[in-house]
Amino acid sequence: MIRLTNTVYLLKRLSKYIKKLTNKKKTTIKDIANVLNISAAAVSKALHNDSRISDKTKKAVKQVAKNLNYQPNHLASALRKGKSNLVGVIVPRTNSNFFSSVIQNIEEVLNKEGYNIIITQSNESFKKECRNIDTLLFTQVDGIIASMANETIDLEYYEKIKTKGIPLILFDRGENDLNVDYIGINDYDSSHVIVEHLVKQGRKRIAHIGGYKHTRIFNNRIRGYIDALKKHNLPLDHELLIESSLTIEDGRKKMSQLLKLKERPDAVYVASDYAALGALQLLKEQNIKVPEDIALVGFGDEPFTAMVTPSISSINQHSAEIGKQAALTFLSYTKKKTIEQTLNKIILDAELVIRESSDLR
Amino acid sequence: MIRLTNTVYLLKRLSKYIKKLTNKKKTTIKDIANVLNISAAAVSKALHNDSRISDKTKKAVKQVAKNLNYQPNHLASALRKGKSNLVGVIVPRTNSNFFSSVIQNIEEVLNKEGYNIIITQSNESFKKECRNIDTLLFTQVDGIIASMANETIDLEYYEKIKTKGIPLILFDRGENDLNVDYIGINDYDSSHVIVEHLVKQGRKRIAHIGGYKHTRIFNNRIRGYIDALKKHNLPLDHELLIESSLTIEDGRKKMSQLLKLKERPDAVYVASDYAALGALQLLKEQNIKVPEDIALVGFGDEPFTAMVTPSISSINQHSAEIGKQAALTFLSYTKKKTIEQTLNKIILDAELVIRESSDLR
DNA sequence: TAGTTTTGCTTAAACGTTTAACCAAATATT
DNA sequence: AATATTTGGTTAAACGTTTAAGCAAAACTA
Repeated sequence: MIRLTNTVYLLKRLSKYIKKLTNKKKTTIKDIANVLNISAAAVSKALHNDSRISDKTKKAVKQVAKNLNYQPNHLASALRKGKSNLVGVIVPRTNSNFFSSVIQNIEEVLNKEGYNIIITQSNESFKKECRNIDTLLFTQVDGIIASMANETIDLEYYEKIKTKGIPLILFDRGENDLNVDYIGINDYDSSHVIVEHLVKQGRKRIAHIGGYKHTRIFNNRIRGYIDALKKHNLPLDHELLIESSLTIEDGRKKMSQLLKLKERPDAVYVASDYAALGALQLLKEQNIKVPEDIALVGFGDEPFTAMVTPSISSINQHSAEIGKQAALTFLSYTKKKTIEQTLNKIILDAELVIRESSDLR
Repeated sequence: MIRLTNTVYLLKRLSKYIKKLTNKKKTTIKDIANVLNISAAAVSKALHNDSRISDKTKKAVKQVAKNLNYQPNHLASALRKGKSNLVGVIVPRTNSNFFSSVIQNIEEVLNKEGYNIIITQSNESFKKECRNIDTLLFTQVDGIIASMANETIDLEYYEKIKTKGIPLILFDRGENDLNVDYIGINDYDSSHVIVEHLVKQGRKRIAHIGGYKHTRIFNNRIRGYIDALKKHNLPLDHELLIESSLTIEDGRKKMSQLLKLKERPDAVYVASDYAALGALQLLKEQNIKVPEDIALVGFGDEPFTAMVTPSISSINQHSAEIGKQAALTFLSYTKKKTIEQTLNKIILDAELVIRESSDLR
């Protein structure tokens, strides 16, 4: 047993090791153990501040670790502990302010707790989403936070996640049938807020370019729209309620469809900012004044809504809060030994940002 | 030794195991070995189509693997093989069409070869970038593909990657001093193309709102701007050459600075679409006609450049090709046993997309 | 038919950690 | 002084794969 206090001796052993290391790739716990003539186990414990290791040894271990530029082998500890400290994230695309903001906040919360995230994009494709799930499970992630692709109806792959015994947290695009945690905004209420705003602006024929009914959130927006009309004693005209894929192009197409009606709408509520932008482009091309002739409201508060002319009113979805809550929900499971998930919804109130496209005054 | 052809017997053993599995979490290679009464090593080889395993056994192994819903433990194989099949990606932000498109193409190429990617964002912060590098190294990635934050000047952390012996590939925002592979567009030439276009439009006083000189790509754009002016016999007016952080807000600020000059420019070339947008907003507010009074050209071909009014001319950066080349460059190293990197640049020709903001006719 | 090669596995070690179980020495308790 | 407890470790096994080395049996060769 060498005396740890003998600095000269220690330095000798150290430099000997450092020389060796130029050939070797990576410093391991064993290298540190050899330098100090203690066991690898002791080193591991020292690095984790185990109470059964003396302060003196801890200090020495940490010093040597630093000198040898020790980086723990994450794979080994993950294998041993049965957890990877990796969380998978699945989004339709990162190229959207909403999703990238959610991701950023998930990352922020999880990094603090020692977790890293693996981001994957489904590109709104069911097949890609399935591949992503397989990939993440293969990578042994400790949990998955996901927003489903528009296409997804078959839940088999998501069920697979559940059977693996790791927590699944959904946000924005979820599905009640999976019986897991969900974080999103109140889509139903948002529609009410929008319709109310448009009614206050004196609009009588309010159209809705909505998403596909089979996606829960879009269905909720549609229901909200219908109920809000009723509430304000406006008749529901089925010509004014259109389902769309909500891309820019489809926004144009559906808008032109609305313009062909004998009785045109005087306001259009679009369930996505992208489709709203397409609609706006078409209206401008046709020299229809916005908001004077037709008022326009989008959904999502993408930055470009404030950039275009006229700027587009939209719903702020609280992406930051959604990301935080999703991460915290995941973390809540890491403290438990058995994962028992049930349908558990966190619903945030969204807020309408009024801009030029719907503001007459 | 049981006869593998004895289906009845096999089924019995299988069902016995399946029952056990309801308690256990995951199927391992050992479980399969037990069912078939062969060694775990044989199972591993069978799954990898080793030539020394009979077709009969391979078939049986794969059948049982499927029945038991076997998923290989990636951590274990990564630990054993000393590689994680994970590639780290660092970008300033995912919330930009350029970066998200690059990422998508990196992913596509690498997934085909069995690699997954971990995406991290630096948010243009040097400190966050350093943390990201540590995180990725900790996760034992097999390589890193990165685009540097604007702030980054100190290369210590990037050097750290190199000393770990894993390949580092830079794109868009790179640094010659690191002596690694780089994929980007020809910034110098792009400036020439832009100036030439503006000269053809009859402009005489062309301003440049550029990025910080210490970032190589922005420096190249500035050099290209200066040389192109010379080439067209236009004087270089130092009042017309401004460095900027290139955000929307700073674009406004620097544009208003240009408007205060006694002799205003008749064209402005902005080194980023975001800053160009800010500049455009200010010009519209001041009722300055674009392109009649002042022509405007951006950089990056972000989708919003086509969305705003007037639409903004911009440089298409070939994000897809950059992503593919970056991934392929990484893959080229996986075949070699020793990583020896040198400064190796792949420079793509960028193309100018002419839109309303600079097109008089 | 003896010797060689090929086939088809098995055994055992290794990857770098963590952790349960153990143990000697030092310290505290009675 | 005898016994109990605490301190500061050590040993060895385990996590699930992969792979080098070995070895019988089968198949070929001369």
